[in-house]
Amino acid sequence: MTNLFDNISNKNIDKLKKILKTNTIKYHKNINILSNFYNKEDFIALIDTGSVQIIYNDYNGNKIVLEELKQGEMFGSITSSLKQEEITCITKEESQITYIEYNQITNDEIFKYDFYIIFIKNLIRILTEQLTTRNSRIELLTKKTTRDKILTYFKLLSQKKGIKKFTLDITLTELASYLSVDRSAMSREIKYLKEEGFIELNGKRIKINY
Amino acid sequence: MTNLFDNISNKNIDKLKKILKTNTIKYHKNINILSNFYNKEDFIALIDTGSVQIIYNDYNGNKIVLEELKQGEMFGSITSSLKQEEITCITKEESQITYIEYNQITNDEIFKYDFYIIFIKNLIRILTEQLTTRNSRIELLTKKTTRDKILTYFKLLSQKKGIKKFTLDITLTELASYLSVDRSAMSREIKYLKEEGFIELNGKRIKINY
DNA sequence: AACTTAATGTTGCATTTGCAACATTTTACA
DNA sequence: TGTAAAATGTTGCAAATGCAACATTAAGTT
Repeated sequence: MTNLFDNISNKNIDKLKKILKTNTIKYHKNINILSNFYNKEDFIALIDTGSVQIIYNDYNGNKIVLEELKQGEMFGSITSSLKQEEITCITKEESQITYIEYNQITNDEIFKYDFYIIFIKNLIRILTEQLTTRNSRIELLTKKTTRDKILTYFKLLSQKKGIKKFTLDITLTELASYLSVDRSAMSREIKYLKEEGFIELNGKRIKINY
Repeated sequence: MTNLFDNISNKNIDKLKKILKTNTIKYHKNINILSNFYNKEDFIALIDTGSVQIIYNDYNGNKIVLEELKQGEMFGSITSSLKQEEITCITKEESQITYIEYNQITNDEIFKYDFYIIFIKNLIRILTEQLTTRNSRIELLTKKTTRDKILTYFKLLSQKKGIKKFTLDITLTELASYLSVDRSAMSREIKYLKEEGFIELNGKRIKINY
């Protein structure tokens, strides 16, 4: 996954941050970091350290995890509809976030520097990566049965990792939420898949046989 | 919705196209326009005239419409996973498409021109708009019941249009596919929603009462 | 206008699923 | 290390849904 400052020297990153008039804030764990950002300008948020969850709060109280973001990754009103009040961003651990106002990324001064084009290319690449992520979630969500969702999820993960035996990086509870299925119903389906020999699952270690 | 050449004069658009080494092709209706694009370089496709559907072909034969694109809009391997063989792009009518190789958008010559930054800003804006589109489809697909999907779809559309009485721009068959529900089950649910007074629907004219 | 094709409506039925309620296991952290 | 919290497993049951099969209506084409 691309980071916004990939292939830019530390010296130039500092310079870039100054030109972009960035704003860096540290947060404790489990803080709603954007409660005061509604109706503000478009922005980009960079996770310097820590991790953040972007959650959509349904009107019937469901919490849908839209994104799981780690150190080096970015999010913002330009990638999620963060201006909606139903969306909250929660730090999952102590985290440091750097904010960039979206309009600043095309300010006048910035064009003078040749690292600017690298920055822009990184930004575009991140956006396309996020589109790919969304596309594959849509692919999963359009599957009609829980069984199909699970099998496809594991297959995609296996293809990404290049092996049939690997470790899940989210909990089953989170997976159920990601696939938008009932956790207990998913648990039941996984039991059947084990019995039928499609998968072997112990804790977070999984092996797929298809 | 933003177009790639918004706010660039026709003269400069021509210049830009030359620098980007674009390639323009005309197609008849119902042509699979990308059958020969697999394993090629990343690219952007611009719809000069006509319209295109991007379809994901499931291994059980389901066709899932990923995108409906009209004149002026763009798509490409950087917004969809077009390199997968399961994805096909079909012209819905006579169409003219202009192709841009992705690497060309940062070629050396291009930086000399000041309309370049407008081009880049348009591209970024399009990508963020597409992310928003994907996000709202994910929001819909994560709803647990067909009823919730339908109600939310109509509500979002109503909010976008700013009125409670409007015309659907897709068929109900396409809507069922978009929401990934069985068409006849959706038809049944719409009947209930009518009976309960939530919606009024005649042909494509709809009025929502919630 | 006649005809073909696509879209829509309807319904019975088997299957899948969500929900609730609870037991058990694992993990986090004071 | 002990305890609270989170995650996982299990099951009965009602409700939702997909599927199939068909009738009807609308839209597109020559």
